[in-house]
Amino acid sequence: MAVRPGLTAERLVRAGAELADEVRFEHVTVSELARRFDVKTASLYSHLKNSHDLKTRIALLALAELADRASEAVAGRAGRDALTAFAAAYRTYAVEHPGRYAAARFPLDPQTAAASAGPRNARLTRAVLRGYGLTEPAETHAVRLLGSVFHGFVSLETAGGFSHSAPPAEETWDWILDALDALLHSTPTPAGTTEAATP
Amino acid sequence: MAVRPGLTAERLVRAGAELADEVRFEHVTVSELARRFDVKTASLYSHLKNSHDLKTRIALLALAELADRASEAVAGRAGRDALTAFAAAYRTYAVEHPGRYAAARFPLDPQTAAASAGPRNARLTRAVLRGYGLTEPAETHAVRLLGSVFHGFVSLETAGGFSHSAPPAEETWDWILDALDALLHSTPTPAGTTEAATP
DNA sequence: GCTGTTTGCCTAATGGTGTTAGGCAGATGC
DNA sequence: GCATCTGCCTAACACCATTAGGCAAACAGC
Repeated sequence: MAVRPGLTAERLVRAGAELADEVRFEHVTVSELARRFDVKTASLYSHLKNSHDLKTRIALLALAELADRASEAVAGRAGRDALTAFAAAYRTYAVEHPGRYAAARFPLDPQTAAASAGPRNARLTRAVLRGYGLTEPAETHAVRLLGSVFHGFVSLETAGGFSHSAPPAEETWDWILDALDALLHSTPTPAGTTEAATP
Repeated sequence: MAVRPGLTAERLVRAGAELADEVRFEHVTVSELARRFDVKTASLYSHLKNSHDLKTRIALLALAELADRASEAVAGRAGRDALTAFAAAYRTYAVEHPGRYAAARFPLDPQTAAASAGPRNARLTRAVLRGYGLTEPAETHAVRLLGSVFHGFVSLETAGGFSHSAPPAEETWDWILDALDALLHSTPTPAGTTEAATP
């Protein structure tokens, strides 16, 4: 009959990512994807192992895109500049691509996670912190703090958590970045550490 | 045949919450719930409007439980004590009841959200901050910061984000609380505000 | 350009979940 | 003891995920 649609795993994953941005990642479905390519659902199984495989690949795509943006943001910047740019890249991506952002949180099995752009994102966070001259246990704590704050904020924001109350989310975001910058400069002593703070 | 199981919406919701803690909130299903009560799936529809209704009610239960725990934690405490206890209540709940915690993040329509324990949680956060004497735009920013950090951290932790790297999550948690306490004491000036910091 | 092989999309079938409509029997009220 | 009501059941339909096997388009070699 008609010419073959020419499906490939890559095209499917890209379309799946767009679909996620439109209908939320959790509503991405093999059937809907097939519908978009005007193809029967079963046909996708030549290119994808199953639904979980599709979601995993969308997650990998999102993680890579996020790392690309973050990498571009921090290039040539340091200290507060780098922090702000990194944070903006992160938040902008989540706002522009909520479905992909949700995908980036899809739980990956350890092997897949290790091969993903996840570690690259972690290294970028460390690079941002380099300018603050933290010593080792503290730097890891700070990496986790930044991850928590950014993810938490963006997650609450996209869930509409701030949309119906007084100061716009934007202002809080700036305030938080100020606060984090100040915090990182003051290099707090870890709790539960035996070293005396004021000998 | 046998005696009637005596289903009620409340029993179903409680069982649904337990189910969520076992199999993850997103895998809570009307069918599985029916199976647990040894009852046909269709029978649940006398007590629940639909699957979304079930999830909403589990979310409301979780929000209420969370507020109860938080409320107990902050009672009779102030300042750093209150902050630590509040944070611990939050994190403990998420670790002990991951499914319920995920449920508490289920998107509610505005009316339901307004009638939920969500606002009560927000008020409790404000109560914790009372001890730090923040002025108004800052207090709201701080409420959002705490929400972001706690949610972000717990969310990353339960996703296994910290489980395979060096310092235990516990230590980072304590470090973060130290940092937040210090931060709140230093009361940073909001960014983009026209008032001069040093006149 | 014909032929044989590969491969991509199809049909068909199965099982799971969500949901509605209507029936029958156990619990309840008098 | 009877009428009613309510709760759980059967039946049925739609949608999604997945597998098995078929057929024809694309392609390789001559």
